[in-house]
Amino acid sequence: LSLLAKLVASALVVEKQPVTSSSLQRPLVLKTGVRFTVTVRFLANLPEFKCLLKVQPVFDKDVEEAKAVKGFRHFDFSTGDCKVLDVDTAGGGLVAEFGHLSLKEIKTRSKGSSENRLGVTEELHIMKFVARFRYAGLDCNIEASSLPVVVISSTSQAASAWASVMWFNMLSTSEPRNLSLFVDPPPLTWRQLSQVLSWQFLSVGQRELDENQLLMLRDKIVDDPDDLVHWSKFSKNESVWIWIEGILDLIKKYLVDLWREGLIMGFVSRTRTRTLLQEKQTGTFLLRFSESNRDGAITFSWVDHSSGETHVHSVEPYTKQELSIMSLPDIILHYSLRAQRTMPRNPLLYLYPDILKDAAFGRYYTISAMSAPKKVVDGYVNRTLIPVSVYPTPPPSPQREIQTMDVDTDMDKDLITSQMLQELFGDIFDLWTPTTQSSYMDPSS
Amino acid sequence: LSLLAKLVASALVVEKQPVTSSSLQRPLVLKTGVRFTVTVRFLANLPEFKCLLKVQPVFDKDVEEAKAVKGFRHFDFSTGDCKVLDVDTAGGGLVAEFGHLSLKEIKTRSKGSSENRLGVTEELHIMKFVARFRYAGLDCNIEASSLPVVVISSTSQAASAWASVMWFNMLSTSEPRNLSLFVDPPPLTWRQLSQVLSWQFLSVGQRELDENQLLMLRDKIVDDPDDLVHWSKFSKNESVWIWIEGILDLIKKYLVDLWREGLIMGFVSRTRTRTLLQEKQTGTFLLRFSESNRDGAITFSWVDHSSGETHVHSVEPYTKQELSIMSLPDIILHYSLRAQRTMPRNPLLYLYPDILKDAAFGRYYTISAMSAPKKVVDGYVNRTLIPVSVYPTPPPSPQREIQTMDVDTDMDKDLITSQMLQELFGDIFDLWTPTTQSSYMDPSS
DNA sequence: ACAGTTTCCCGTAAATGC
DNA sequence: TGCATTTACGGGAAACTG
Repeated sequence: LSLLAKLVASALVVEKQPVTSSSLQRPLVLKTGVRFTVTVRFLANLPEFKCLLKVQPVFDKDVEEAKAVKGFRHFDFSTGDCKVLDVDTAGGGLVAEFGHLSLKEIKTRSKGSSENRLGVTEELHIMKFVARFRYAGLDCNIEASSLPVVVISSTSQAASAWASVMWFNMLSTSEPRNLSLFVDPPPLTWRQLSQVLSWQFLSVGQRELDENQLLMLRDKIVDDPDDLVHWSKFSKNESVWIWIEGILDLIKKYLVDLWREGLIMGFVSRTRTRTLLQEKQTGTFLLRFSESNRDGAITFSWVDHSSGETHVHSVEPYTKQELSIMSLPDIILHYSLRAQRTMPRNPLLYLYPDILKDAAFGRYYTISAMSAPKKVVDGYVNRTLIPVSVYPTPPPSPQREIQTMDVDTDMDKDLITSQMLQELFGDIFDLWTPTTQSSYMDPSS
Repeated sequence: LSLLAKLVASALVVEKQPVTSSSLQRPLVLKTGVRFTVTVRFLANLPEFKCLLKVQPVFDKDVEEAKAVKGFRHFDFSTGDCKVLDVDTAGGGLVAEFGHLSLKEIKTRSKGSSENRLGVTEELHIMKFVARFRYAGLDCNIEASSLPVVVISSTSQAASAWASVMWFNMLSTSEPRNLSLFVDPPPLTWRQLSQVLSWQFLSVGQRELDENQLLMLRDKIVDDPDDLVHWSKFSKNESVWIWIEGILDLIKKYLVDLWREGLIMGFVSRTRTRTLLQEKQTGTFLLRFSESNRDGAITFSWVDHSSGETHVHSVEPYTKQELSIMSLPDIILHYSLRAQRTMPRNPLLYLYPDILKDAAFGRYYTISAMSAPKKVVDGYVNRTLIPVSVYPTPPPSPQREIQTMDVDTDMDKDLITSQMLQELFGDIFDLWTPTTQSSYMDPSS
């Protein structure tokens, strides 16, 4: 009897889908107060059982970790323990869809001493779905459990939570289920971790990490001769994962196309960038993710041999906020560098190793006022933004008298003025203001 | 007895404060599910009454409109009818602070036929605070009412709701309280309305509207010989108020300083702009709010006599999104116009009537890479954005062969390329790419 | 004081109702 | 079907709480 019960129990399968899907998909990460859907499927496809099974969701049923681990939080389904009968569907199987589940914390006093407590994103919980099974005189309880989930209360915790889910799943192939895993988290081999990381990029950007990108990440993450990665290195504050997560989000929001096509080398160290570029022709550039910006940012580096010496420069990384105004291809198209005493020019000509810029990015250029002005709407003069750099940085100007025109103004001397700009930058500024002021003065003067 | 009761009743005063205060302050606009605080003050400052009065909040008490007006919604305080005793405070008076009030709708079937129903932002509700008063053998109920409030369920309704509050308050000085006011809303005189409008700008931007600004608004709003403004004109869809609200928000978020100092003329018609500018010297400009953008946008118009003819141009209005990347003073400082066959120049020299640009905006310029590059951080080349216009719009180029270099690319012919840009714009493009391509080719070629 | 965690709530998008 | 209104919830920031 008990044997049969166990058999039937394993026949229940749990699938969790988020209800909405705006930002990064993070199945098995549940936010309190946010709805999600779980579908329970009865694998033994016996139509006779229809309406015989009443399934009830129970959160953290029989989880002894709940008591053993200090400060372990307690939750319950806030949409009541609404039982749902099994139903037959299109697929032909027996399923129950719990479409309005959501979690709320059950506050308990005495969270335990805060020392040695797991972070909330390291707590693993499970959802069980139990049913009473009666058939041919048999009466037993069967149940199915979800994979471990992480419960968060704020979106800002999703990245760390997802790290836990990944870590657990990498280990669970070899270990029995252990919800206290992060009390003493085992390390992962680089081989295991690199694969999960690559999958993240596949799922977000439709392209995996290539060998070189993985090598760069390996250098950043693995400092162990045995090729092991430790949980704290990966996921604790200022960790690699948070940095990678920012990049995934950056790709998802602004760079999917470029990433999918492999136009973004992305994970290249500064040193390697130099090595790669310096033997290429002037104007060769590549795209790299910022290694310091925690929120995801991207820069381009280019090589310049024109002065006789070889220089490799990188522009200050572009952030999500800036990319929301202007796409990276447009930035690349219009980027303009003002080097000392030469005309402004775009230093970006060939995407590494030698692809003509337009061949790589041409299809993503926007029709802008700069390129092909759209109709002037309502009589307005069209406009656009041009990304420029002044480089090398001019030396700080000596203290000078500011030669403001003799007009009554109450300006402070140390305020910036167009006048100052002109004096500071000389000919570059001529590009942006009338060559001679006088041509713009009141004709009557 | 009853007389005394009424007397005491009028001694209760209600004050409502929002709990948080991020976006525009809209007292008397309540969003369901959002906390707010009401302070009830007992004007008769008799310490002997301390702890004698138990005040209870009741929503829409004795409001007959609730039944009379079709589809009138019902609400209740969701934080229970938690009674709070009166307490003595620093001010010395008797007050009760209800700090955790919030509203939730009580759904009723039969909303009434949707025809002739008020919009939700036109429903006026009140909160009453009632207390049982017992003293010296006297036993009576006293109550105090709030001003009418508007209950919304989404922030997007706040602007319309605030319009109702303003309209009611302008009328209530002359009329008895009428919660069904918007069933047949009386018009307002322009004199009344203009004053409220001006106050909005005072409260958001620390400066009222001046006479000319009001005149422009009057032309836009008043089409009645009697100087009356009708509610529908003011507040219905595509209304003036929504447009003004967008501008208030624009000021609050990005233009407070400029508005406070009166540097933004803002409300000027296109015609008047032309009239004002055409008799000023070339380079004179003024700032105007977009009349078409519903979300608040600002443009500058300038005059140019340099060709012999007088031209007044306006740039495509800048939106909040763009101002979040670059401040208006910086845009004004760096704005660059590429007119036909002349060097790029900044056409903005004097703020109307004749204030040197830097005198007006100098103190708000940002130290940017363009003006005074900050230190190169982490070896990155600094960068900034320059707002440019190409004007007049060049005629559409005739169909031409695109002379791409003989490199293997799989570009479509109708994609934009740097090459095309160069052909289209000739010399302007020289400013942004190497003057001769060859100087940038691989030295070995 | 502080850091980890939760709550608050705007603003947008989607869902719902009529 | 379209419009008016509500609900959902990400994201940033404040509030909480040991």
